[in-house]
Amino acid sequence: MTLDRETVIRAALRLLDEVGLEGLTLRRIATDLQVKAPALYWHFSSKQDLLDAMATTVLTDAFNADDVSWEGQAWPDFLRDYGNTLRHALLRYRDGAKMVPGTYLTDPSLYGVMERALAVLTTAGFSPETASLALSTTYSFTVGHAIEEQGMRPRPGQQDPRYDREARRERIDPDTQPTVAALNEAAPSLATNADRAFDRSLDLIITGLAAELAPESRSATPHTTP
Amino acid sequence: MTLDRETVIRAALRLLDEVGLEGLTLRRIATDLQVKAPALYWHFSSKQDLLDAMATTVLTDAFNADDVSWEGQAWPDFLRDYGNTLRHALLRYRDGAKMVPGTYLTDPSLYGVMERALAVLTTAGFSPETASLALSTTYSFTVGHAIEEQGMRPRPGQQDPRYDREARRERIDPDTQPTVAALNEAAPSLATNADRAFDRSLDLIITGLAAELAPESRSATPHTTP
DNA sequence: TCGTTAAATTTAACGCCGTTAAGGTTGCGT
DNA sequence: ACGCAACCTTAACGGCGTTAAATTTAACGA
Repeated sequence: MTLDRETVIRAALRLLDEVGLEGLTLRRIATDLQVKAPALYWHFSSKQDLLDAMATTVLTDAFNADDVSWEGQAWPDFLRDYGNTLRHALLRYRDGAKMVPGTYLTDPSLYGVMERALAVLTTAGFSPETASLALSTTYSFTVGHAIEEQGMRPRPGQQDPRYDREARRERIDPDTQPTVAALNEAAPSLATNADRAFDRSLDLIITGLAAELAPESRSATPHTTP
Repeated sequence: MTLDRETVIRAALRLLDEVGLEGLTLRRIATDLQVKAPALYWHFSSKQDLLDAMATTVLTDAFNADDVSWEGQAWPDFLRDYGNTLRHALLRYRDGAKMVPGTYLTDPSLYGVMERALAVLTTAGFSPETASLALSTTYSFTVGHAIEEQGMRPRPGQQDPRYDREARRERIDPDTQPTVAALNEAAPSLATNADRAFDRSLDLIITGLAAELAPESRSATPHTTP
């Protein structure tokens, strides 16, 4: 049987999960496919081209799944969905969060996703500019959060020992950094409960957007505009 | 003259700016220092060790500068300062935003920075947990935003041609993606004004936090709590 | 069915990479 | 002046992405 892009991408993603981004070499991918490394150059112009395709696949898999139906949702629920879908896509493969940004996403279906997402928000009353701001804020935050998450927990199961509570305790001086130390000792710390921390952060963004939608309730907002 | 860690770090950062993260090799750094590559292993246990030290230096340079005095500020102004300081630190060197996350930050002075930042927020009335949430939300968002920014504009001056307006226009179908197309054509697009987009996103987070501080004004918040 | 042609892959090699082992060189304390 | 630690070089290893050229495989009209 002959190779094609899709087959290579799937094998590369499977291997990424095994060995991480550092261990992902063209020679290993080729070996998995029972082929020699230069054969991959028939289907991809460079390793970066393959990485771009891998990242695109990770996102299209997540956002074109059947269970995403945003159209009927209230916009805050939609935005939570959007963030969670993206986050889980980035966390699905080892080093996924580091791989996706910095790649060049080509699949036009992702523009369709963006259009549908913008439509939900503009239908809810946001201007196109604010809707775009909402998506890009959520996107950037989610990417940053997922990178941080995978830095401490490369795979869902295990944890990098440099980030467990006891290791941190040795580097924190409780006299000069009492609040940091107390947070490190707090039982179900936000740092150890990434799901909850992500949800709360997303709610901050959503609440901020809600204030833009209802400009009469400016009492507690920090805007300096007249 | 004999080498030390600081000298190597500075040379490596200068070189990073020239050649980017991909072109940053131990041999080039060593050549710049008029030394052979294995000499670096006397001062650093590995390239990753050097990258960790570089990332730590980027952050300590920014957050230990003289002009950061948070203590007297109102908390929204402080949080804007915090985000902008971090963002400019990440953008100062080419690929800085990709380098910093995923490194292991060791300098204890960064815990001091965190303590002072937490103090500003707790003094303003936030719980330690919410203060921590505010910082980590701002941190993750800023990292994600800076990565995206540098993906399109590797150096402040130039721009990756794959992301300019005309190139984008060819990939967007204005019939099926009218909102995306319109945003791409809008004159001072948020996409082309990274400074303004960053400020507005940060204001979303700040507004969201303000709502947590004044829980009586729940009218416009999207929380689903009973 | 066969020959031709294009598609797909292999073989061989290039220059570069991070890293290690072993051996020099320098300079300071005694 | 000697020893010893600090610091650097030489030489080399295995592996990397990538290219050029030769080779095999598949497709298809005569």
